[in-house]
Amino acid sequence: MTESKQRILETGVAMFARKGYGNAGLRELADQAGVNLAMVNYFFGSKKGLLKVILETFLSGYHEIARQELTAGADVEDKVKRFLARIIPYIREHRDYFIVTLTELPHDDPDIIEYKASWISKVVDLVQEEICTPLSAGTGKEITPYVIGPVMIGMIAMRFLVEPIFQTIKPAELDVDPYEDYADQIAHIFLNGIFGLREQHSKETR
Amino acid sequence: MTESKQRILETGVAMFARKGYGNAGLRELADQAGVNLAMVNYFFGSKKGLLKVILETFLSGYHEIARQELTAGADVEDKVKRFLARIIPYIREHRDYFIVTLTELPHDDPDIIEYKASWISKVVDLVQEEICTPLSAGTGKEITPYVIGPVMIGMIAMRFLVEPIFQTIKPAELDVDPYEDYADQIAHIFLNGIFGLREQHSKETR
DNA sequence: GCTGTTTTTAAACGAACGTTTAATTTTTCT
DNA sequence: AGAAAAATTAAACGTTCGTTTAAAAACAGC
Repeated sequence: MTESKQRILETGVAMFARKGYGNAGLRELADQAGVNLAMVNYFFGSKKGLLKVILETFLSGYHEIARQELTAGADVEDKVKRFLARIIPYIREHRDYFIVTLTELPHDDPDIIEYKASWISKVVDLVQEEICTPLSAGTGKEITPYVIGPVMIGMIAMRFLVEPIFQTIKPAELDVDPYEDYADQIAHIFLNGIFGLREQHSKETR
Repeated sequence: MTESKQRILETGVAMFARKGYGNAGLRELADQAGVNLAMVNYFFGSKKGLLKVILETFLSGYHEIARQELTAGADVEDKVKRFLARIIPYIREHRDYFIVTLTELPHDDPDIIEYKASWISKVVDLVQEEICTPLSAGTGKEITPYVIGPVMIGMIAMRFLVEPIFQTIKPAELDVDPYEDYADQIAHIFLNGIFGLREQHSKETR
């Protein structure tokens, strides 16, 4: 990938995340990326084409991690822990990609819907197969991927959405890396709940 | 509130939720609301003014519920259950308000930041006081509102963000009201985790 | 029924938008 | 070095944007 194309992509994802896709203008984008205005359409076809690349980049990476970690092994708890341990750093490292994907999720642009739907459909199948089915077999409780999927990603994700605001209201406290054991905390709440904290030691040694 | 103003607000929140704030045009909005273009600026001052009303409407209602349910009583588990039981219907009934608020959360428009920050700051204080502190006292584990807050709202919320896509990939299955016992499921996962399902009966009788 | 206020209208404003074109520069390969 | 391909440029395209204005209509209280 050309250096210019790369810079457009990086600047674009940053700008879309910060201002929203609709409010980001291509001229400001091009200026900030240090390229000519026409290069965006030259490399990505259209502004929407650039958005598609961003969505596909994040969603394909997300799905790949889910595929790798959820299909290996048999123990559901291990699967979930491994998935969370990898997906949280992934989101951190692709934070702007993630924010753009998430904030564009509910917007029903016809050209974009299929991109989101196809990937999400795959992840839903994975969660059904690798989490819901074995979990239901173990507990007798029915739980659908349509509940558990959003719950899982929501727990992880919301933090990154709100963080820009957290930084304005409590800048000092968040200076220290707040993600040190974030994956562990999330995993534990997801697996055992906030009251599971009470039984953490007994659980960890079983 | 004038009927026209009300219609602008309703149409606006629906359109912002569906297309995104930046991609929604005031002419299409006015047409769809059946009012003259100039009425938007007449009643709300500007397009951004309309957005502010939407954000403030949702966030103030959200905070009010948190205030009511989290400050009453002493038992943390009861507080959380009551809060979830009220906040999930609230979000359902104000789905578009919620989607607009959430998708605009990370966008750092200077005129908007303060609106979000002030309300979120209040909720953070509530969660700290009413959940984190007593929880930490009971378990010895430190957990900050900056972790637990987004986790909580994230669990509930993501469902509503993804649902438009869910409907495109699995329309039939979601026709039945999927929120029948959604609050209960969320509450249970939050409190006891997905594996807490195994111990549900013993927990409920303690 | 007149008066003052609120609401509604049509029209226009300049600015910014995404996109396209055609010419030019730079790079690539033989 | 020369030809072909890729990258870059400046300029202009028509459209849509949010906002403003000034006049007209609808409504209010007395």
